[in-house]
Amino acid sequence: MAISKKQQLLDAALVLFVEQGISETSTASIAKHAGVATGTLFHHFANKKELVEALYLNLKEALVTDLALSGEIESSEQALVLWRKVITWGLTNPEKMAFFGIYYSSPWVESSFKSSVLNNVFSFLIAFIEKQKAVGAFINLPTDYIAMHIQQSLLNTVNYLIEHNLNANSDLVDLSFSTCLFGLQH
Amino acid sequence: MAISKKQQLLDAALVLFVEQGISETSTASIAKHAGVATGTLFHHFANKKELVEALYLNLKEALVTDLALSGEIESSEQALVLWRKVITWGLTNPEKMAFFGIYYSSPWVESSFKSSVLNNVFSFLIAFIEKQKAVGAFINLPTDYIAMHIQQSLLNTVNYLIEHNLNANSDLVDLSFSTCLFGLQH
Amino acid sequence: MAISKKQQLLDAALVLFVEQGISETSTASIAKHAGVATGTLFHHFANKKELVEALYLNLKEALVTDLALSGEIESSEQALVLWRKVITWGLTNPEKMAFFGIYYSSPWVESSFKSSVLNNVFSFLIAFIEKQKAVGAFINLPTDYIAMHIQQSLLNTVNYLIEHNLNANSDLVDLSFSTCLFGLQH
Amino acid sequence: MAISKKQQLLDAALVLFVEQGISETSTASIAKHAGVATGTLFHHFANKKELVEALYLNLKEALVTDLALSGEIESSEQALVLWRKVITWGLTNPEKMAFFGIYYSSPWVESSFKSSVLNNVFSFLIAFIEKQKAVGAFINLPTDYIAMHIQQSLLNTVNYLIEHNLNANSDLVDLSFSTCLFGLQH
DNA sequence: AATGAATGAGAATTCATTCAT
DNA sequence: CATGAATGAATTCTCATTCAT
Repeated sequence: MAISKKQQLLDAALVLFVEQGISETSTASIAKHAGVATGTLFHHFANKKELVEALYLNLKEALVTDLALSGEIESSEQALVLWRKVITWGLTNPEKMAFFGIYYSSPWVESSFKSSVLNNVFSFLIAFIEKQKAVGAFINLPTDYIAMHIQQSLLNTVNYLIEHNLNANSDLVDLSFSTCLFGLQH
Repeated sequence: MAISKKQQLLDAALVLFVEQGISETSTASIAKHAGVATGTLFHHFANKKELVEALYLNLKEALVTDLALSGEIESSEQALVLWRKVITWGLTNPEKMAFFGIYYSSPWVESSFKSSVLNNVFSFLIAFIEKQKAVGAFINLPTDYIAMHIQQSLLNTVNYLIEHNLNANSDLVDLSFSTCLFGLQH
Repeated sequence: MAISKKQQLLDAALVLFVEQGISETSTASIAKHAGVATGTLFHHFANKKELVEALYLNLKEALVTDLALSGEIESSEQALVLWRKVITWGLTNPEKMAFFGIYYSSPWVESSFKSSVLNNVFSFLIAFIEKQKAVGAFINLPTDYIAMHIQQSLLNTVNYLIEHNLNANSDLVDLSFSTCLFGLQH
Repeated sequence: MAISKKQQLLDAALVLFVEQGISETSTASIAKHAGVATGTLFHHFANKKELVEALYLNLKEALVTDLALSGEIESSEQALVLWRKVITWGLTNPEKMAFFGIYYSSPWVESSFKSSVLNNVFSFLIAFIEKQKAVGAFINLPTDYIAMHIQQSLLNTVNYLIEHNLNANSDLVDLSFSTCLFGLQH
């Protein structure tokens, strides 16, 4: 058994959640899709909500690992490199990317926790934003507003590329970066 | 009976959908909240999906009527006026605004229809974008990408203002406009 | 209005009952099919059960009128003539014929009334049977058993002809008569 | 647990279907009668229709097993023995017998499947009929018409016996056999 | 750990019937 | 007579969760 039943469940859940919605996906169908018994799901996760949360943490982990972030972002050039990296990741892992979107706007997250969802995923952004603001490169908008702005731009761009069957070499990748960043600069 | 039962149902649905999510809101609770019998809901709407769609159309209508759009947008100044108008409307009608967001990202909309949802609501944007692109004021991004960008910025801004208890006079209103638009300009 | 709304309702009910079953047919669909308002049905019939009963009486009446029975059946030749007449009527009015079958075996008839349902329709048979028994032409089976036997044979034959797209000239008509009657004779 | 919950459900369904009609019996009442939870019914049967079909197959199986049919029917004497056997079975299992009748004439069976319902139950008849026709003992009626005729005679006879509180020793048993068979002979 | 039968509360929807117009 | 909106109990079916094996 190379892949644990727990991971099989998370994998199945991801596919079904993105396909049908979280509330629209039954725990029974997840188990079936994962090839395990219904009871097994509740052996690994106390309830559906914890499965959803575990999946979120699982994917956040995956994103961070895959991006292999090393050190901070110091310049716009580095930011662009990261922008391309995130978009490439999104195109390689469309379901995972999509899940961040639906999880963020679902009633499965307490609204108090909501704002931190994406920030946690794209936490490396915060430091970059603060730095840019500190050196006066960014206009005077609240950091969390800016973070939201950047994240949505990333999500939008990936969704757009997927919907239009474009790949990471599309002009749109760098153009979207400009659109997002220039608006924030003085 | 000043207000029809059908409208009472739509009103109740709006409140509950935004509060709890669409899938999480039972038709029974909508009827109860509206002060009508459960059967009455299904007398006016064939099923829950049609109620959701009717609500969307209802709110789109309301937005257009309330904004009282007259003529086209010719300049950035007019665009700013409209930007403020939309945000004011969003702050005055937070549930209606929120519904557009959750409807757009819910499994209740066929994905084929999805892209047109927001475009339908903010249809006045398309003409403006095309014109700006025609005169070379906007960079060469697809119109629907730009529309998505602007819409999400509006939604984000309203959400941010609501969450932080800010009103339409906040500096953020005009700043968000700059952030959104400058990024699009050459 | 050549045809009364009451009759339109009975006509619609007949078609739908035979097509879908009595319990499976809603009063709303009957009204719709008849081109009248839902309330109108309950204006003419106290409830669904009374509509069903009225339909039965209506069709029984129609059968008797259409067969134009004059005098009693005195001989096997007359019986054969009548046999052909009933089958022709059944082929001309397949829904009406079918209704007798489904009404007879439906839970809409009190079981106490059940045995008399078909006997009422084919009442002319009873006298014939009694006479044949009196002259010793029929074997010693209870009259109501014989009546049931003959009725089921008629119903079966009509159903068979309809299902196999045969008409009243088929050999089967007279053969079925023989099969039914010879078995009853000494 | 000597008897499985699935069988308990089938048993309860049989009793209630025969008592009240199939459409008139709610799944909830079946579960209650069977002493199981409502959900249990749908754990074993995808929906009500499948329960009905499963019950039919279950009873067909029971009939065949109970009659312990060995070899083919070669003569009228053997046919009479079987006739008595079936009637005895019907009197011993009145609900099972009644179910065949109501199932056959219910909207729960697709009309395409309908003709095969009784033929499946009394399949041993077909071979007998064909043989009798082959040796010229039966008049030239279609086999399926004859099968229908015999089956209905059996059903009618059992129903008559039950309604009149008669047992398998009644003269009617053998008389009904004569009535049914002689009519079919040259 | 894993299974899958069993549970029962609750969901969407249907429907006969009523009644104000 | 006729209408059709309104009712609310009843129905079929779903589903997260439990538990004996």
